[in-house]
Amino acid sequence: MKRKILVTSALPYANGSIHLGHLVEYIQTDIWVRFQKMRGHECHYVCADDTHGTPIMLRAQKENTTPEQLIERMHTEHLSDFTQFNIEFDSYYSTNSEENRILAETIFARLSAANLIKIRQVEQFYDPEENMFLPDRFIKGECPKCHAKDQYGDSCEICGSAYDPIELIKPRSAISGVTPVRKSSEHYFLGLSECATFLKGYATETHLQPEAAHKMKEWFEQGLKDWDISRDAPYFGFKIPGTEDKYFYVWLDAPIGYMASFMNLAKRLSLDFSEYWDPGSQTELYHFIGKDILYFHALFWPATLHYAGFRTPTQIFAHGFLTVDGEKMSKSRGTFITARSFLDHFNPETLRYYFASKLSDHIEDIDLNFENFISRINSDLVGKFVNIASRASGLIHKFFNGKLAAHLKDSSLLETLSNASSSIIAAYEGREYNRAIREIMQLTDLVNLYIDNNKPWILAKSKDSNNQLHEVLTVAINAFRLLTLYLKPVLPEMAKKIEQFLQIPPLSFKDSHTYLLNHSIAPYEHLIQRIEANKISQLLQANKENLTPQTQHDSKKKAIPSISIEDFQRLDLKVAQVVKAETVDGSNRLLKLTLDIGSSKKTVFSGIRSFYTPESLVGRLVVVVNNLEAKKMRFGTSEGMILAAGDQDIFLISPDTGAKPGMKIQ
RNA sequence: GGUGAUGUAGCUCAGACGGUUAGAGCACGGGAUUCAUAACCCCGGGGUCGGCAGUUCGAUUCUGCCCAUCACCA
Repeated sequence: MKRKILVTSALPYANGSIHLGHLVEYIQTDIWVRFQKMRGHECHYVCADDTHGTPIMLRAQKENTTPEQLIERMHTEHLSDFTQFNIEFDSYYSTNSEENRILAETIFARLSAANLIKIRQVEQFYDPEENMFLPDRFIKGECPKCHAKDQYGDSCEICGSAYDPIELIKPRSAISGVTPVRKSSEHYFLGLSECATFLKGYATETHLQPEAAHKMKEWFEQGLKDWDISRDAPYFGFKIPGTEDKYFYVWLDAPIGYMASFMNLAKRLSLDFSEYWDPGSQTELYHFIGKDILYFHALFWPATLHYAGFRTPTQIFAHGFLTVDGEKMSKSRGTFITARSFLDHFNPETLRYYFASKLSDHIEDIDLNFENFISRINSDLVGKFVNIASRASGLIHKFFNGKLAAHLKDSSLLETLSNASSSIIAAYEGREYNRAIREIMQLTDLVNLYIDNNKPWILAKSKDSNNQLHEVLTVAINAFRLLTLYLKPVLPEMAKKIEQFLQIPPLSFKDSHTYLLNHSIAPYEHLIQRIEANKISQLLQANKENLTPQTQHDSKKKAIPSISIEDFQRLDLKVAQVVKAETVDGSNRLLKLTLDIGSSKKTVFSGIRSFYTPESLVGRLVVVVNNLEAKKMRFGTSEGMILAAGDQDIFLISPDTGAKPGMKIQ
């Protein structure tokens, strides 16, 4: 039966460039969509830029442009990045569109009619100079718990605690710098608490992964709070009908953007919008999202749809985050890799293949490990897969003019490959791409073994074995064709080149039980280059360089006056050895270090926990500011400070080999 | 602090409804081969399956606690 499927990826925010973390999701979705299309289903993949909200408005102001111009520029940039990664949307639209406005207004009106919109006074910080309410991230101040300075309004980066911006000590506006005042205004809320029965029925394993369904239970137990869906002017977004200065919160109209994008597509292709969005729809609707936005997609969004009289999603597929070499992506380490810079250094299909080899149906983080990345591409794709065509095609042209045999006596290898299709199809359908890739590579090993066992280079030496040689080469080429078919959702571009090499029409899954016989193929040309290790460091370097000018700029801002040698001598710098390093309960940032400074020991708290493990520090020599005033902290008293370079990332300063604890530094 | 997920060879990961010597690919060592982008094939070394305790005839697999990493919540 031909299924009708609508698939979405989360909408990237129009405030930044696409990076590898984004691409996990778009590649995961694109593979699934291509797979469905290759199965012969009617599948539409829609997405859009998420364009509204305060950050966009402020950035446009800063760049002396309009939000509309800014989001148009980002739209072009995003779409170009996606296209180059072979991510093939059927519609890549914008939330700042007429369709989206109409849908948002319709949904709001229907929710109002259902008595689910509540009006309530909310007191928030207000910037009296800019005349605007401040979102949490635009308020800075001292953390109420650990008293770290310069923290955001929602949580402290030093001690990790979360709080309300009202609790901040000495708050100031991150925009104008003035002290914000508290001001109240009317806000519109979606009465989520009244949707609890519906949501408990919806948010189960029928629609969610088991981990996500668990998470939902947790949220239900805590009780559902009403959701604030309005923001005050000035705001870049859609004005709420019937108000003068209220706008829809960006998170209300963002998922509606899925519908808007599809509505635009439906117009172009003459599809029936209602068939896909009315309650009881027989079509399927899937959202691919990151685990961080599960709350919005599994609670707010189904409630919004249901009570506004639309169908709810068939399933929501959440994935984990991307780490690079085991750590969070970091701008200063160069691992915050943009899509653009990856394209400058590598074939985009290498990333598609690598991600596919790691992605499963679970909400697990995946790691981009460069050593592993290189070996996966060089061993799997070059050494094993492409190698098959490379091994067979020379002989087939030399001895048979590029023409495959007309009959096969023994096609058992090909039967094995064909029979694997059902398992591979199930793996793709269930988003277990890692299993699909594992199985395909096992088959690839079988094919190389087959060639080895049948030794075509020996058969080629005698005319008597001509038929046998022809058969072996034909089997090899047919095996390559089947493997290409299986890899095609992941490697569409390479598959296209291979289809040209084999001189065949585009492969789809219905071809998995047919063979290519009595057929001419083109001469073989290399399909992919090996990756050299130095390319990796070039990539990291390129992403570091992006940032350097800004850091320099920052340091220039605070001109540092010169000092005399006497000033310097007031510092008592000493070599110290870490004898003990332990984590501090209640802080994500701090490590408690016990230092040997020769004559005595002292305790120092240092905010380096994210960069160094306690074990790696013990025994290490560091530089300590010995005469720094002791500072009382929540966790104890810090009697000094150890020196390190960097601001975002931290690099400890070490004395050269031979230095002893207690030595004076001058 | 609470909740959840994860922790298996140097790296990336399979696996086990609890049961004989725990698997694969890559990396490494040896051999073979030349059709192939030093690819492919064969053989081998390498793991106290995060730690501790419990249940059991028997646990890496179940339970509890602890540790580490990540996320969410307050």
